[in-house]
Parts: sequence; C-alpha cells; structure tokens
Amino acid sequence: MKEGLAQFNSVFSIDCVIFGFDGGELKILLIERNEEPFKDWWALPGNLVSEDQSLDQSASSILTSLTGLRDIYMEQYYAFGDPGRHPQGRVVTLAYYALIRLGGEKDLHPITTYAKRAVWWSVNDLPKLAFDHKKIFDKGLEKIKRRIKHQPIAFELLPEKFTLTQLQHVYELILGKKLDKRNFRKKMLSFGVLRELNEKQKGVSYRAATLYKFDRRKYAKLFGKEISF
Amino acid sequence: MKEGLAQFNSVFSIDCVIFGFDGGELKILLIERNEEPFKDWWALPGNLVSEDQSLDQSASSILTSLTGLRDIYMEQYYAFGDPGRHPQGRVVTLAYYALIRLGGEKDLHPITTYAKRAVWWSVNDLPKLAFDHKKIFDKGLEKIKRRIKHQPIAFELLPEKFTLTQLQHVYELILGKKLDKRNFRKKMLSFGVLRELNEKQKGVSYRAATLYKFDRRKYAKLFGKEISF
DNA sequence: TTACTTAGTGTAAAAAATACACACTATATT
DNA sequence: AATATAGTGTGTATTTTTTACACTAAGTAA
Repeated sequence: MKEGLAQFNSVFSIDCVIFGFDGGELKILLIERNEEPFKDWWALPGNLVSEDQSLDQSASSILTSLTGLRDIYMEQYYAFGDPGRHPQGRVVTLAYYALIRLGGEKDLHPITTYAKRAVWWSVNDLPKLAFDHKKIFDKGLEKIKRRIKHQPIAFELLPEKFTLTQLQHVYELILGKKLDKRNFRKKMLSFGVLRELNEKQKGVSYRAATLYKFDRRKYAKLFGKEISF
Repeated sequence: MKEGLAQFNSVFSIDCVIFGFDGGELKILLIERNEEPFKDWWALPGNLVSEDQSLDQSASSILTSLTGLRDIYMEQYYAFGDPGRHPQGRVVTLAYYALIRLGGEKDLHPITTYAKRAVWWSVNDLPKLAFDHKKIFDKGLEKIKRRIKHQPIAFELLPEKFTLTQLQHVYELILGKKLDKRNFRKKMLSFGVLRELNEKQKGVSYRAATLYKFDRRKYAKLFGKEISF
C-alpha cells in the first residue's frame, strides 16, 4: 500500500457459486473445509483477493484451480459484508456465479488447498453451508433465474452441440417450471440465434434429435432486441 | 481484527450514484474534492467502510450526511476493484445507486467533510469525474434502466402525490425514449398499484391533472406477476 | 414385426401491444 | 365576456405475441 491513503484494515474475499449441468440436475460445486472456522463444513469455494489481481481475475483463478477449466462464464453479482458474518473478524465477500457444462465422460477432479475435497451437489439437495453461504447461494440462484430470461446464458451449461429438448430442460430447471414444447421451440427459433446442424444426436436408444449450435455472431447482431422468456 | 484470520491489508470503500428528480431533468449529486488525489475534481460521494457498519448502513450514512434525508431508496449494484483504479493503492469500492425526490421548495444543503461542496448535476451534462467514477456512473444508469422496467422505482423519484404525466416523464427520462400517452396510462393503471385521489394538481395555469399515489399494499399483493415496460 | 420412446410439427383463440386524434377544462389575457 | 393557451383525458381498430392443445414420424430394441 502506497503512502497517503487512509489505512483501513479489512479482509476482502471472493466466493463463487459454480453451477454445473450434466444433462440431469442442476448442481453446484462445494468444498469441504479443512480449516477452522467451520472445519468439516461444506462451503462455497472462495479465497482472498490478492493485491495485484483484479476482481474478475481473482474469481477466475478460483474457478481454474478447482476445475482446471479456463474461460468459464462468470458474473459478479453481490457483496456480502455484514459485520459478524465471519466469526473471526470483518470480512467483506464479493459473490460470483459461474456456469459450467459438465462433460459426461471426463469427470472433474477438483484440486483444493484449504479443503479436503470438492464435490458437485444437486441444488435441490444441499447440505448445511458454512458462514452465510446459504444466503449467498440463494441470491445467486435468484440472479441466474432473472438473467436467463433475457440473456443467452443457458448455452454456457450445455455442450457446444445440443438438442432443443436439452435446451428446454435447462430453462425448465432454472426457471423451476414446465414449458410447452411447441411454444418453446417456436419462440427459441424465432430469435434467430441458433444454427441447425446437419447432425443428429448419437448413442440414444430412440429417435435421435437434431443438434443445434448457439450462434454468437447472430446474437451480437440483435443489439437492443431483447430475448425474453 | 480478531486473531486467526489471515490478514490482508486492503481498503474498501463505498461510492454512491445519487439520482434526483425535480420534475425537470434527471440529476446526480456530485462533490468537489478538497483532497488529493483528484483535488478540485468532481467525484461521486463515497467513504470508507468502518469495521462495525454493514455495507447498507455505510451507504446509508453517506446519503444522510450529504442530504440530511433518511430512508432513501438505495441498492447495491457493483464492485469495482481493478488494481490501479486508485492512484495511491488498492481500493475496492462497492457502488450503490440511490433515488431521491427533490422538493421544489426546500433545496438540499449538502454537508460534506472531505469536499468543498456538493452540487446536483444533470446527467446529460456531467463534468469530468475523478477516478473511474464515470464508469461507475454509467453502470449505475444502466442498472436503473433495467430496473425501472420491472420494479416500481419510479415512485422513489416522485413526490407522494403525482400526476400520470409526471410519472410518464420519469419513465421517459430513464428509458431515454418517448412513450405514447394513452398506452402508458392504460398499461400503468392496469397493474392496479396506483390509487386515484380526489384531489387535483395545484398552482398550474391550465387544467389541473388528477393526483395519484403508489399503493404499496396492492403492489405487495402482486407477488410473481411482473410489471413490465 | 412389433413395441417403445422421444422428435417434431400447426392452428385457433385470447391477450397484449401498438398506432393514432380530438374534445375538454382550467387559467390567463384582452 | 370573449378568446387564447396549454395540458388533461379518453377509445378503437390493427397487429403482434402468447397460450393451449395432440398426433404422426422416426429410430432403437426386443
């Protein structure tokens, strides 16, 4: 810290709600803590922000260290800083959510230092969480619910090539309600941001569905026109 | 700071974009700095977060100290923390926006310690701002543009009793586009959150308009049903 | 060949959004 | 008293969007 700046001793951290989707349920990545406080509890992955990193970089490095993946979609969404949220002192934490496609084959092997292990948990069946992490999670889920209505974030949870049924499934999971198949397809295709491929699903024991890609170029050209579910 | 917590020396502050409306233009409250760095520059009001205050309390006290008002509508919206955003060291700042009705009569007399004075500036004619405050302002304006489409924040900028034309004016200012009078009224009234008063505008030199109030009870009963502009 | 499972498709009805213009009323002016 | 002025307040027809709804097609497995 250079001179001249009024000093204030505070601790500033970042916590991540990392959503993952493998075709079935919506999951988040939790770590089992190996340190006090809340030793042995499940918690959101996070760390302290180092002096030379930007906030996004810091969040990014949490994601990479846990999953081995780079360029994950993520978004800062809220700062939690009640005095007393951390039993050992004042810690302001900035929450990020991230969205990951979970490859069916190669399972992630999360590497962690301050944690025993990291595990994907279904969002419908979470354990008790350390600190105020439940509150942080709730707000994160709420944020992506809002966001998926207007922004093309569902594609971040899907493989590059996906079927319309899979896409609908993601919307249904996040919005928490059933959608009508015909209306969903009609609307989704009407935005003109999907490219139909000459390719079908493989390895299914029923009629294979057509695969689609999200076309970022076409999406970029929409500008103001809003996607809305 | 209690023992046991990994120490990290950082500075954490809060900056506020305080929007005000007096019936004419949309304005924000800026302070003229009296200290280095950026001495004599215009800046967003802000301060450091003290150890025992919650983030909202801290923002709240900025608002109250500047305007003398309490219970101002405000919302945390983004954290800015690029290394280098502050010339004297690492300062992470959390941005809030606030919305204020500017009474025509009693002008606000902002009281400030680290500033020479505070002045309301039209958002269409802002001076150059200190630090990355322009970026912070831009993001704040963007946020309230989004928010006014779904949340009843326009009423925070208006006196308790207002005319439909005044309400429409607020929407037009924030959304940055003209709206059709008949359609605006039809839609706004259809939400059923306004109460028509047996009272007319006073002191105008033309036909006086009917006054309305925002009815929070009715709004609360809407629950899921979304207002949408 | 048959049974099974999911893919893929259209239409009618209802609701919402849009475009659009003039008479009314309170005050100020002469 | 008459007139000018300025903003209030209102309805309808058209288009667009949303909703509700059910069967056939295609591929796989037995």
